[in-house]
Amino acid sequence: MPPALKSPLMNLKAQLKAAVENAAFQLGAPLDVAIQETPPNKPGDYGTPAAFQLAKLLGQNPAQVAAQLAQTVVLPAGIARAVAAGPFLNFFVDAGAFVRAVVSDPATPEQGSGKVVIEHTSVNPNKELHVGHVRNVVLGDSMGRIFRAAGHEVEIQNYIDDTGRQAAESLYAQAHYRRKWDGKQKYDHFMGEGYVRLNADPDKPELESGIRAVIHRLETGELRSEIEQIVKAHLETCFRLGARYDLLNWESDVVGSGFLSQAMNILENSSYTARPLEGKFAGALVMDVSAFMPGLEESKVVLMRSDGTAMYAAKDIGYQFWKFGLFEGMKFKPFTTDPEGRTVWTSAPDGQPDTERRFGHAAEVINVIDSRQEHPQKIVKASLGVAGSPGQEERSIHLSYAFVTFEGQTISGRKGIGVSADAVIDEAGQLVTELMHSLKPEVIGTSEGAEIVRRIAVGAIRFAMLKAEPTRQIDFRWDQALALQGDTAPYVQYAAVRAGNILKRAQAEGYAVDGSGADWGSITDLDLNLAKVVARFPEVVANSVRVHSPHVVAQYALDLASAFNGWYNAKNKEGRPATNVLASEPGLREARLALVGRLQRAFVQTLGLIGIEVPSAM
RNA sequence: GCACCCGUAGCUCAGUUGGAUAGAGUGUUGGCCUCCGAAGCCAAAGGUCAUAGGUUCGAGUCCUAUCGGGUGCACCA
Repeated sequence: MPPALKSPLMNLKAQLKAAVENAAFQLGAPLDVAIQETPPNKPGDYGTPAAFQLAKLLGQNPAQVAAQLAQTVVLPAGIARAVAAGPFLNFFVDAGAFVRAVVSDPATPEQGSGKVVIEHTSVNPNKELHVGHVRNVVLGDSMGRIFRAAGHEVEIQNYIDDTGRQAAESLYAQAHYRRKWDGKQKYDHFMGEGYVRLNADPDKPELESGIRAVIHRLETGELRSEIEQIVKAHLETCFRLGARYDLLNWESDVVGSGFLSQAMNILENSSYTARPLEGKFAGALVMDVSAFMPGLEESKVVLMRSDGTAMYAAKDIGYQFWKFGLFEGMKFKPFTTDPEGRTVWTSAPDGQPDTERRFGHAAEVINVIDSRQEHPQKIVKASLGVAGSPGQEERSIHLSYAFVTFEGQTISGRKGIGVSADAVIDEAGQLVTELMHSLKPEVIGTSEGAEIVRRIAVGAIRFAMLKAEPTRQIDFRWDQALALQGDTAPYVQYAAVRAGNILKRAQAEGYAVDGSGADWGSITDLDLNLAKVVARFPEVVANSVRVHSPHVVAQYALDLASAFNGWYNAKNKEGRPATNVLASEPGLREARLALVGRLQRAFVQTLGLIGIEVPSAM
């Protein structure tokens, strides 16, 4: 028995597929057939090009085969009739039954299994986040929400490079220039100013020994609380963007927990690694990745230098191995709480061992890192193959995105080129507030108004960063990033608010919005077409998971909103509103109210997948 | 030089495992608040899907080459 979790709508397509395959088998050829929505202006609701394949196998004319299929196919419940449209075989659904099914269907995606660890953000703790980081944060956060919705256990990790040069330079600059924090400026911005000043300082080369001393002190952990203060400021920004985390992993802890040496032990047992006694790699530990990464000029990668120190890639490999549960040994403790009061954990030398195996142990690992790190990420992935774990190599995913430029320039933290994430969020809030002054002045200044502004502003930013494929290069421009009309989150939010308003008015009038009293037989094609868009939801989630990209969901949100707006404004031949819900005949009115309620839930659900909330009013 | 990503309307982008007449937004022009809110809707105009071959009944989608843009190719992090 197919599980109840599975959507009845997914079942409809699956049943059509089975029915057509059955009919094809009877006509003499087993096939794998595709079921798709028919284009507008074509007869039917769903259709299949199966007759093309079948005709080829049978040596007949596709149009004739389609006609034979239409005769032969046994229609599943909910399908009114089948017709041959030239070489295509199309199906008409029973409109009333279909809309009713959509309305009562929670549209639960198929339940995935296996824990997914997603690493994102991982911003150097030396300076505030800029717009490029925002893309990373919202990509990773949205991916987490989507996998969770698809039934996976999800753990969001944020890697803190606390022993790196960037962090050291910021700390050094603060001391060197005797900068005093006034307690009011956001701390990461304050530290970033010192960093930029240091890198513009002509005397910097002479300060090298001092910086190296700070790096050393970072490695011993004695400056950890300084870094924690910056990390907390970073989290503030990320929380504003709606991102949430389960665990912070510190580089010093990855090394301190012995992951590096354990990973190297595993790799050294492989025939792909060697310690050459002579040649240019004499004394180093090298890994031959040519079997996993064809086409390289230099197939050997140095993991441990001949002086015994680790290359960065080696630390990354150790961390990745741990994510997959190849070894244990890290200690954890609570770090802070997120806006909902949930604990964000951190690795820590003075933490508790993870006896419950609550962190790591992933079935799949997704690293959200910009495309410039493709090469090192491939090495990390290949190392799992070297370690003899081809399955984990396969499920080691680099979610690669093109870095964001700022008005055509490469963003540079060092040179201070770019815009901070905080500034973008503030500016978006300003813009939304201005618009609200003219459209909704009564809520300005109230706590509800502030929440409305926040949801719209954050929605607009997140959506702008998500709607295109991650591989697209984005040049940040204020007018595009903060647009409130067109292909934007506010457009979708507006549709959702509208749907909500219809429901409120209906309830005030005393009408049922749960489908009771509905006359499903009076449903029109306009209503059916709207319901068909809602019905796509499970496939959208599945597709997003498959391609590892939230843009699929963002595009679907636009489809939902434009379908709803088009339906809302539809006119009949006389130019009068064709779908006015409250003015519809009793029976049809209740059916449409149930449909509007379903749309409202679809908006909340879909936007929720990409971390965008529906405001109470707009 | 080698590898990877991108090339679709003036601009920014979608385009399901290859299927029906390539779709949105934006900008331009023109319409729609006596009708559940106009951050909305409708219409017009705008395309050699970079170019040339190939595979296929069928290619924006797959393969090859070329051109253009981006990125990466350290005993750096």
